[in-house]
Amino acid sequence: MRVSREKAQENRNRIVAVAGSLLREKGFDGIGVADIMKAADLTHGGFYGHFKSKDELAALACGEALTRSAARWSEVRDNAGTDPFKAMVAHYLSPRQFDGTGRGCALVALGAEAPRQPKAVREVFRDGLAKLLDVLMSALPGTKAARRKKSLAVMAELVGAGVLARAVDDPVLAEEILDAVRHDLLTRVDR
Amino acid sequence: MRVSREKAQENRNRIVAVAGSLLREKGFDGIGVADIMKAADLTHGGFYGHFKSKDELAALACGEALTRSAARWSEVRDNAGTDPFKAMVAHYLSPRQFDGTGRGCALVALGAEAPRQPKAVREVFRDGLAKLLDVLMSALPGTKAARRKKSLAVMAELVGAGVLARAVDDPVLAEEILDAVRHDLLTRVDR
DNA sequence: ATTATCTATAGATCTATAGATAATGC
DNA sequence: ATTATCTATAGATCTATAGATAATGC
Repeated sequence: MRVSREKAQENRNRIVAVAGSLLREKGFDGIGVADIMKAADLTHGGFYGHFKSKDELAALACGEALTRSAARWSEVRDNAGTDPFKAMVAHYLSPRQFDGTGRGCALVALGAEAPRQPKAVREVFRDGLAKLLDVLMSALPGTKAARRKKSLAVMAELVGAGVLARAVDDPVLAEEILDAVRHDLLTRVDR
Repeated sequence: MRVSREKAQENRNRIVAVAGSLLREKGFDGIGVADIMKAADLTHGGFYGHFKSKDELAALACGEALTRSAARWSEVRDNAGTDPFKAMVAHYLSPRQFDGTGRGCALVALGAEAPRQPKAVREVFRDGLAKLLDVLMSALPGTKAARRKKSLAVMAELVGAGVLARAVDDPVLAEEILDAVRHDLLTRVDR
C-alpha cells in the first residue's frame, strides 16, 4: 500500500514526533524501533526507508524536542506580564515535566544518558542547551557576560530539580524539591 | 571449583562494587550480567547464586554507591579548613565526576534513569539523596528549615551541573558550566 | 553432604535487511 | 517505472535457569 510523497513526509514527521515522546518517556534503550513504528501506525520494516538507523532517529527526535522546548519557553517569556523570569521558572517546573508522558524537557529525561550516545546525539544536546540558554539569558538583567554566567547556573538548577524530583518517586519530597528550587531562584536571582 | 564461605562473601562484595562502577559508567541497560561477572573475574552462571535478579543487584549497587558518596562528602567537610561548603562544592564538581570511570555521583549518572527502574531502585535513590542532603545541610547556616530548603536547591544545582557538563561532550562548554555553578553557589549561598 | 561456581542453553528481545506488494506520478 | 510500506527473518544480544563439577567443612 504505497502512499503519496506528501503522505510519506507526514509519516516521517510523525515518526520523529512519536519517537521524541517515547524516548523521553522510556529512555534510549527503553523503546525499540518496532514499538516506535507501531505507535506511529506503521510497520517495523518501513522504518529503514526513512532513517539510516535508530541512532539517526534518536538524534533527530532529540533535536526537535529541544528546539520545540526552547520555542515554547520563549513564548512563555513573551506572554508573561511583569515577571518573565518567574513565568519561565514556573513553566519549566510545571506538572507537565513530571506527568510521565514524554512531554518534559529532554535535558531532564535524557541528558544523563547523552554521554553514552553517539556523537550526533551529543551534538544535538549541546545545540539544544545553547538554544535554551539564549532564551533564559534574555530574561536576565546585567551585562552579557553576567547574564551568560547566571543562565548557566539557573539552567543547572532547573535541570537538577527535574532529575531529582523524578528520581525520588515520592510526590511529597518531589514537591518539596520543586518548591525549594522555585523559592531559591526567585529570591536569589536579580531580575 | 568451590570457594570458602568467606571467599564467597568477598566475591559477592566485589560484584556489588564492580556493578556500581559499571552501571554508573554505562547506564542500567548499557551493561549486562555476563559482563559484570566477567569484570568481577567470575562466570555468568554464578550470578544467580548471589542475587535474585539484575534488578536486585542494581538496587544494592546504587545504594552502596550513594552511601559511599555521602560518607566521602562528610569526610571532605570534616577535613576542610575555614570553608567546608566551598570544599564540598569543589569536591562534588571535581574531575572525578567527569572522568567516565564510573566513580562520580550516582544521582548524576543514573538519577534520570531511576524513574524507569523498579521500585526498589527508586527507593534507594530517595534514601541516598536523603543522606547527601543531611551532609550538605550540616555545612549551611540558619534555622533547620532554612538549611533544609537551601540544601535541596544547592543539591539540584550540583546535580544539574553534572548532568549538563557531561551531556554536552564539549570540554570548554563543560568547564564553563562548572565555573558558572561554582561561582554562583559560592557567591549566592551564605555560609 | 553441602554449596559456590561453571558450562551450556532456553526463551525473549532488538536492530537491520531482503524481497514482495501495491499505489503513485511521469 | 518508481518507491513507500509491509512481511518475514537473520544475526546478535540479554536475562535467567538447569545440571554438572569440585572444594569446603560438619
